Amino acid sequence: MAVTSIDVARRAGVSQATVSRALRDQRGTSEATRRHVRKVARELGYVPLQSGRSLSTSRSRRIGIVVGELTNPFYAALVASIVHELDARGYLGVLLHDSDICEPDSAPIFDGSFDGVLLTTTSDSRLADEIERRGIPYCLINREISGRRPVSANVPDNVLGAELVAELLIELGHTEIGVIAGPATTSTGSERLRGFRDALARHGIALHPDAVGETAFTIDGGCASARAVLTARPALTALFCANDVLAIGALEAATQLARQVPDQLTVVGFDDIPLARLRAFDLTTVAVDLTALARRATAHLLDRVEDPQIEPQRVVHEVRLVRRGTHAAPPR
Amino acid sequence: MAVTSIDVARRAGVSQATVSRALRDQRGTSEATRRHVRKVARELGYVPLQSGRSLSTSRSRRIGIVVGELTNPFYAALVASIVHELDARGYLGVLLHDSDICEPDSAPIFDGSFDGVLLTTTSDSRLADEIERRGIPYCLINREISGRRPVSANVPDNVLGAELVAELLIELGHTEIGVIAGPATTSTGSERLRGFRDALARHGIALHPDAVGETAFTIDGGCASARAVLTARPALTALFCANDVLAIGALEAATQLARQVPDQLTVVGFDDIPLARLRAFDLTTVAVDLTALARRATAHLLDRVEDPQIEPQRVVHEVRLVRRGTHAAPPR
DNA sequence: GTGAAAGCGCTAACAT
DNA sequence: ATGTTAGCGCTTTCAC
Repeated sequence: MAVTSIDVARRAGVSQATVSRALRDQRGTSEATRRHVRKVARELGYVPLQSGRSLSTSRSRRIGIVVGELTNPFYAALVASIVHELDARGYLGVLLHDSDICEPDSAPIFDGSFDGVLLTTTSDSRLADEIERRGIPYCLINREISGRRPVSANVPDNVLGAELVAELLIELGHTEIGVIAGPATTSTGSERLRGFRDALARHGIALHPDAVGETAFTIDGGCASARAVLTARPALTALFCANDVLAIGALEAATQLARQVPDQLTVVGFDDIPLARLRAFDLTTVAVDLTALARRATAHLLDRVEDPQIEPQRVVHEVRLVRRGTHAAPPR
Repeated sequence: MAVTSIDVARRAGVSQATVSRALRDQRGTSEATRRHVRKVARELGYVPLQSGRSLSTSRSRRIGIVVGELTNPFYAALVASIVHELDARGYLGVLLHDSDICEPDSAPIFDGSFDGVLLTTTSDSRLADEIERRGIPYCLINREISGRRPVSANVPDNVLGAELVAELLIELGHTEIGVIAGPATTSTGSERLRGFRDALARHGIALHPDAVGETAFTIDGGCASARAVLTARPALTALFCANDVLAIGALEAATQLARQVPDQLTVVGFDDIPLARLRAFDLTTVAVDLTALARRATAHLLDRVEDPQIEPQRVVHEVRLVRRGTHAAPPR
């Protein structure tokens, strides 16, 4: 059995309650006993049991982070950033893979393990509904869930980003344009497509149905979808991809189909993940400041955890176009 | 306040103990009450509180997974695989970023939150020592810690992998060879370097000190180190990188220095991460089956969790050379 | 098959 | 400033 606070108390010659107080630097303990108790606790290697603590306080100082695509570099980086922010405020970030929460019954989210939850990948609104219903503080990051009552969220300006890309392509003179979109069920998938389509429409350019692919946010998905689109519409000279992972897949497809980028094909992504700036890709893309996304969302969530009165807040983050090497004027 | 088992008991007209038993399908509860209790529990949205449960059982059905470099695609994939395996046996995988465990005092690893721990990134033996001392079941994955008493570990055959690369390079006719090694404190860093150096030595080829870089396992590190090595020893015709992330960095460096791969420079990696097979890299590398690594390690850890009598087990996994497009004979 | 009661280790309210 | 006590929600004897 592990060392308990009672063991420490006995050894230090004080009551168990004093141990508890002293180790948490509570006022109402003399400097002397505090030091003494600390010393004994260290000697014994005492670590307070989390379950005892949280059973008594109804708090865990842990935040659940729901991520689906951990192998997606964007989410990996986002998570790293979130974990860092949480740490700075004394919270532990716990990653929950999507699969962990399939069954709402046994979901660790609802068993009191977390003081709050950050939802990144989630497109399934059922989970968010359930979290809301149970009054667990939460905040959406990057993706959000189709409109209803105000909820806390931190998202990039998807529509603006898509517009920036549309304007770039038009400025370059492209008219035969395709899109590799993400799942329509995700806000990043649908909004980026919609913003792009609308912006093109304002310039009198229509997207042909066959020029629009929809796929999961994976490299393989992007590659397959780009191949399909480029095969169906060989005249396309530019491809807007709903994120960088898809764009990397599209670049792979272009290589496989022997289409030179950017001379024969322009490819633009979204997110500006670290891989994008590698010379191997040198991807023109829309930069999302995921550190800012993580920082804002985390701060807001913890504020709400510590004071439930605080109103939900939706923040839309600026984006900017990063011109690298995968765009050019269409071939004549 | 959340719904408790007492609420369910009252509503179902049974005792609290019966609720507890019924929901866990314990023998000693009639099929009828079991169904009834389940129904009421579902209606009320009851989820057993984890802290109550684990305070009472000293078990959490949670496994801590210590990872440092989550943004390293290899570890991201490894973690995804581990989480999957754990899930299959009814355990929850909880990711612990290295930073969470800096302070051994408050470390969540020691507060009873986990039934066991999987250590991936860790090169710091202090943590493993402490885990061992406290009798927490654990298993090392991919990396291990320099020799001492037998501990559970699942690692790739680093020495064999390095030999395969050495033989490939020699077979191609390279003699001016460099290495981008990982940190000497990691087994993947040191063993791959040692195995490679020894294999070359057996063929009468020595590694010049300036031809060996040592760096953190990041793309930027690999790039910077490769630049340094290639600048110090311009005659080098081949570079063995201790993992694929470093190799991707080396390819970046080659591009920056305008060295054609593979015609002017051969680059070989280790791990065979998904990115490696992209045409943008088309990296020749040593394949490690991380799914097997994850599966074996997870199974063994859980066996030990459920039966502490089981002996620690060290498993060395096969590796194989994957010949892609970044190797060639040296230029004449 | 089910209920009553003890106890897991902690924090917090109440005494002193 | 410190000790005493109750209680958090669960599992698990032990009676019946």
